[in-house]
Amino acid sequence: MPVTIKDIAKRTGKSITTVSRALHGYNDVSPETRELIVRVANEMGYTPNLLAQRLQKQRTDTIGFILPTFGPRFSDPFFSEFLAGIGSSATKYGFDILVSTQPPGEKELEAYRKKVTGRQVDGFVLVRTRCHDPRIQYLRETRTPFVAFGRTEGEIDYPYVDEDGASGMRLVVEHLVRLGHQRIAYISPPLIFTFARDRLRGVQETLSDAGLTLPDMYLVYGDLTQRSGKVQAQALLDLFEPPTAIIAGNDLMAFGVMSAIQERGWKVGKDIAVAGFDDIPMSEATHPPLTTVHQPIYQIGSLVTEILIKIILGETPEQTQYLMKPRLIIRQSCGAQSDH
Amino acid sequence: MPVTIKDIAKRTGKSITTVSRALHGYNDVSPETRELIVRVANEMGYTPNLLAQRLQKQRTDTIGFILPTFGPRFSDPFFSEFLAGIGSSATKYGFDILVSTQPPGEKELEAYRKKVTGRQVDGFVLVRTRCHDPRIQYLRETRTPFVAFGRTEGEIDYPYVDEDGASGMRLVVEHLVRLGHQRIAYISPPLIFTFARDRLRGVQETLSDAGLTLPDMYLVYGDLTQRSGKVQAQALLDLFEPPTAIIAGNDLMAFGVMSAIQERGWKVGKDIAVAGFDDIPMSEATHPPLTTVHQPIYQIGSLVTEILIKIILGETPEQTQYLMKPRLIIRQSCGAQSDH
DNA sequence: ATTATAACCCAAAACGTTTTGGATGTCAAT
DNA sequence: ATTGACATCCAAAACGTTTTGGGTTATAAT
Repeated sequence: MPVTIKDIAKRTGKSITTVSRALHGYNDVSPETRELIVRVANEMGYTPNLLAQRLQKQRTDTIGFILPTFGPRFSDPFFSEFLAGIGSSATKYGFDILVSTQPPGEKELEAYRKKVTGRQVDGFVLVRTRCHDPRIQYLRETRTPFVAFGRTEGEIDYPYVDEDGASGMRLVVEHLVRLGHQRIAYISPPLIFTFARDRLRGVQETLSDAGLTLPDMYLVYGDLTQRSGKVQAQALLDLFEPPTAIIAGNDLMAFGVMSAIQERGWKVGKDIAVAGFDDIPMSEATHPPLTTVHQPIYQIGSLVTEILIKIILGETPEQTQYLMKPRLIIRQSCGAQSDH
Repeated sequence: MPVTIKDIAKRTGKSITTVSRALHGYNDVSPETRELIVRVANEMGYTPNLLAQRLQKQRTDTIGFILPTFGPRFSDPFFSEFLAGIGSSATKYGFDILVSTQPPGEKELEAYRKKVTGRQVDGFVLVRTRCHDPRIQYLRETRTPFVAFGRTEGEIDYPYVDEDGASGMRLVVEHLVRLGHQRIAYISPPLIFTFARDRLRGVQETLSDAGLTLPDMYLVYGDLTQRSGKVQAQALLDLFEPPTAIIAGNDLMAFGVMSAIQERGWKVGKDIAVAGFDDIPMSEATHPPLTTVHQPIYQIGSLVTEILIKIILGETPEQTQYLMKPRLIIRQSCGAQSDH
């Protein structure tokens, strides 16, 4: 039912070749013919069938993004913002985004493989990289273009954008130490994620530079959700000698920490300092506002996508590995400023 | 470079017709031939070229979802969860999701149009419906399958899933009235959204049933973000006669309300009651936990998608309009239970 | 010995594009 | 009158599938 190039050819009395060439601005079409064809195409409301176009061109102008969902109640503000960033670059270059959801595990690679060999996408944006990431290995082997948000361990060379989590944590810890804290606890995200190792390393190194340590009982693990931050914080507060400051590996868990503290009737920032990591928009509107490390997720999403598209288009981006320098955002949750 | 059906034909000495039919389980292929073809296909790592398949079948097995992004710092936990819901149904039926981002406005319809006439998607999932929604009008006119999360005003008949926001607010207001509140304020989302009108209506009607009113000074407007909830709450608290309870049109704004209250050193739930709407996962881990109306976003995303796919496949779903009955989740923010 | 039936196979068309490799006609220069 | 250059056009192949409408062979029934 929709109008094809063939319909235009019939209507104008020209060949389909000429129609195609006229519409694409080739110069072997006379001005009058071109004018006629363009007019008729508009009249008939022609839009090219992208499937056919892509089959012929052997390019899809689509980038893939597979959401690593963990369970049904999946709601990380991170992804909304990241996706918006991907979208902005994609739209700019006329690319589409093919999204699917897939929990890590057995079938994960299969999902990538199907999109690659089914020629549904020209490349992938990867997120939440893991220390030994099978996806990266697979995509490298098959020479599928991809750019990752995050690094892996080892010497593999591939395009990525990452924030320097170790330096970020250094800023946080130094700030807390400066405020006089000696007993600092850390709630780490699962160590399969590279960013979790970086951040943990940052915490440990900075503490030891300051002549302090991170004893085992002050190192606990959460799963990035607010709820797990709350649970872990409760355990920390139950200790015989509870910490005076708690750092969470991400903002969401930091929120949980704050509510655990408040439930006991203590004051965040005064009785116990709290800090997070990510600076999601919500962090400035909590009570008290959260001290955290800023991570420009939207910009990173946008940058990652831009690099990917350049690689797909065969341009060589001037730089393919970015390590962002983090910025500490001091708010009231660590007690540096007067708390209300 | 990737292996096609033609390669398999050459290798097995069969025709491409036979290869295709063997792989699709037609019964005019001998068992031995089929076994041979399947084996060779596996050996060579064949996966069909979906572009070609779709061009031929005139179906894309893809549903479209256009994120209505407002500005760069876009981070609504709603969408992560909704997208996960879409994903679960899509995967179940072997459908893909084509996502793009587009702020409402001039070019919005164009984005939909391009995907429809470019035959990139078989249908759309719509979200954040507005009272007079040009998207719905367009999709109806072009007979493009779609299912919406949310209703519009007027008598237009189309498939949707929605939660009964008016009843939801009735539950909230009744609960607050029962607790003795007389001065109740409401922070409404922008009234271009149908759900905002429903919720406002629910608040007003229930108040008037209880012999109360919602005076103009107690009705303010926010843009769904936590920050705007905070700003609006501050204004309400500055009133000569501030409300004793504040209802926010969504949870995110309710969080902002709570931190505005806490910044003044008041106690949420004791000095002022707060309630939200949505029951996003974070709501149970705030301090105090938020009283709110549950909205099963993941399930709604999944249901909407399932209906859409059935329509696309030509099956007639037994029901195409769902109005969910809301459920009130009572937590400490409204003071019903003892606050810590 | 013919015919009918069943089992198995395949050539060719189709989906809607783009690109290749000419074909045709005109005009100017020789 | 021939040649060359240029402008304008188009048929056919190609991208990788599925489907249509047969064809061939072997076996069973007459």
